[in-house]
Amino acid sequence: MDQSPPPEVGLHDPVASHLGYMLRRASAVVMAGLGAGLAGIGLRPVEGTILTLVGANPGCIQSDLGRMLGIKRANMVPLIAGLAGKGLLTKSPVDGRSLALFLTATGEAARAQVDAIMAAHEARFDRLLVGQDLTVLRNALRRITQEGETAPD
Amino acid sequence: MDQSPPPEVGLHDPVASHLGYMLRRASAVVMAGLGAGLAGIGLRPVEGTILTLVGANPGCIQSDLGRMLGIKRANMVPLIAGLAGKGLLTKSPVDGRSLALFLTATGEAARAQVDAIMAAHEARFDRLLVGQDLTVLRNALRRITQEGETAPD
DNA sequence: TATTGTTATACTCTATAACTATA
DNA sequence: TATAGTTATAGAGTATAACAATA
Repeated sequence: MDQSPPPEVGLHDPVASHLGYMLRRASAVVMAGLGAGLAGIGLRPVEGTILTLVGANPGCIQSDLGRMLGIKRANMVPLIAGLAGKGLLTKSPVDGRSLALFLTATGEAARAQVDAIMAAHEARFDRLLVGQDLTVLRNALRRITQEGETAPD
Repeated sequence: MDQSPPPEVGLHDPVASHLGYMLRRASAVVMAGLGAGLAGIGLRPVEGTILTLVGANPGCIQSDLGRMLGIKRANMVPLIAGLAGKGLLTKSPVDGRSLALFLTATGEAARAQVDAIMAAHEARFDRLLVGQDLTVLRNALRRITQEGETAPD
């Protein structure tokens, strides 16, 4: 990741302390870091997450994943098709309209790599934000998210 | 904003505690709330922010705004053109290649509304996250952002 | 009737490359 | 040579509408 210092413009920035923008930029930084890590195994963050979720919930269906991730049914289709096309997971019909998802052996190996990369990524923040701060941060984020959570579909 | 409870799927979610995803979802919630507030005056969050920044820095140029907001030069063009087209700001040449930005009277009125909406939005989080938590949250977000900040162009 | 998967489509955000004019 | 603004374009991400098959 680029470690260059932030550009200094010398202007007054009245929105720098706004929570919305602080969250948006921190989120972008963290997701960029995770994306850089996962790019090493040819996956995007959302794809790595799907592998992790299918690994933890073998036989789950597309719509359930979409609901968990806040991704709409229509947008799950190319994501799942892409992972299936790479041979990382398989779809097998369960009741005629739902498709159960399972990791292939290749997919399981990829999932293990994803977990290692994500764990290493989390460890960076364990070092950056000592104990109490990290707990307060997680609790605050949880409260914010729950305050406005919306059904994805 | 939709206040419906999060959908309950009953699956195991091993990424729910990952900082990256917590940040991404909290950010989406907050920005959606701000977007809903600003939609009442026909502006998106980024447009409201630009009005606020130009109001605080009369005569600033497009590139400076882009650097402050992490938006590339090329993507600033339609943003500024849109605000100018609405009669909210004007561009006036300063040295032949740079354009100084100023709010019009209409733009100043819009900026005042934006500030009120943003302040009300911030106040929601002051209530949700009492004193110490909010300070710790801001400091944590600042450290995360600074750790990975990148030049936008 | 509601749900699942799907297709098509569109809009926003972001990114790069290339060009002109200027400092 | 570096910077400011611009154009064109491409890739993500996300949104809705509509459809067929199934529960």
